[in-house]
Amino acid sequence: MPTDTFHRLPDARRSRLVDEAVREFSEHAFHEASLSRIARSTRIAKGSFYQYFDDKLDLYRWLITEEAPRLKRAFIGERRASDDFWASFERFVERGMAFLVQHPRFARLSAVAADPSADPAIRGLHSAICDAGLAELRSRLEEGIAEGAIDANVDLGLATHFVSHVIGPALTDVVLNELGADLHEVLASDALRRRLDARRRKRLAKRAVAFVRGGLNQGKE
Amino acid sequence: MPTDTFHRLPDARRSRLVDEAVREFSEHAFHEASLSRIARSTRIAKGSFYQYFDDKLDLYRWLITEEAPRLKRAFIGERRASDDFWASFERFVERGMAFLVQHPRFARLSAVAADPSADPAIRGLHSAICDAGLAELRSRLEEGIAEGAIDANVDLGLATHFVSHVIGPALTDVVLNELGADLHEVLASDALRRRLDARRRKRLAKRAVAFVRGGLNQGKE
DNA sequence: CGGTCATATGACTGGGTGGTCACATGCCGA
DNA sequence: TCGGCATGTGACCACCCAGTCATATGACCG
Repeated sequence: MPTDTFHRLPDARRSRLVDEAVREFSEHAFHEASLSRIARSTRIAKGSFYQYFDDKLDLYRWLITEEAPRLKRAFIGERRASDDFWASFERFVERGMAFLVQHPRFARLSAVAADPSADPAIRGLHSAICDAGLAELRSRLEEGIAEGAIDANVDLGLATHFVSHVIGPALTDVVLNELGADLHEVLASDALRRRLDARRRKRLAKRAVAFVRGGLNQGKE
Repeated sequence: MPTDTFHRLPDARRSRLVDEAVREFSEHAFHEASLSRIARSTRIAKGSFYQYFDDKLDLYRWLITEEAPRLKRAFIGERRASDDFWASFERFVERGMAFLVQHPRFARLSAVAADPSADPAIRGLHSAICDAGLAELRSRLEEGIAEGAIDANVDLGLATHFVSHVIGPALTDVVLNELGADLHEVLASDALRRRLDARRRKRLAKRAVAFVRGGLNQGKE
């Protein structure tokens, strides 16, 4: 985790560092990513990084367990109670897509936990993040069951995995496909991203949610 | 692609090379994987690799575009015509899980195309493989529509992505979860994998297919 | 002014890599 | 037996990296 020195940094310097670190880790997997490159692009001496973080892993961990989730939570917002479950779920999914489009690098950071790694330290970190995400989704689905929106007989473990992949990576692929670009083009181009406006996002969210709703209730509604 | 020299190699030597290359590339992403390590573990001089392949990428390309698909196709088998669409799809999914359990390293190689990469050469390679896989699944779903098993009004583009993720990565996660292990433990342990017998695979395949069936037909059956 | 402390710096170390190449080995045909 | 050809080999090169550390800078305080 960052040192006090890091927190005391002038805003300009700190955010330059964060921006470039996010760029690096959103484009490269942990072991491919390079501190030297971040140092070059920020024009901050490599030695300085070790005044702010223990090592490369420490910086990475901070970004994907603290910084990215913080930004994402702030962006997505809370579920409003007293709301139809499926309508609210649809909004949730649409917000996720909006985050992907407006903060693609952070969205990518929120998603890297999905790919496995041979390094035990990285693996542990990633799987903890995945588990947390699954647990959150699971409790949301449990609410759906409690509200009668989801068939009470579903196998919740299976369901959570399926739903998570559909509204996560699958929908991301769909968005990229819709934009006619691959991930790195989207990371690089603002104009490209703006082409997925709220209307199109809502349409896609509606269909994705209809898919998982059909899958969960399998014609029993 | 491999040279003639490679094809002329004594079987023992060639398969030693293939085995260790598969191990390396199933455990590490392309840039993390190391020819030097493969050379050490096979006790084949590094120079020899360059008699068989142009470079590291050439070996990687051959493995994921030729060798892994060949093995997978042979393992999965063809769809028998004159078969109920959903029953056949279920069998298809079950075979995929069997492949995952019995050849986890090759299964992993068949799946690596999903993760993005900053390197354009790798990216092109991976996205070509993904597209081919999606096209195959899409045409299968088209058969389903033609046979009346799938609602003719589905958005085939969306549907293909969703189904592909559910029966692919999502189901893989479920299997790992079921085995109580992560990917690398499964790669390493035969005993672990045998715990997912045909009966459990069939049960999981049935549920996954029920999920996508419900998602595709959304209560219209 | 002098001194102390927080911070910035980049040359350096040790290690790993992909790829090359001059040379060694050994088979096969004349 | 000899010569040529396919093949095997590992030391070597240029490169990049994570992480260290002696030194420099400069702010603040007595």
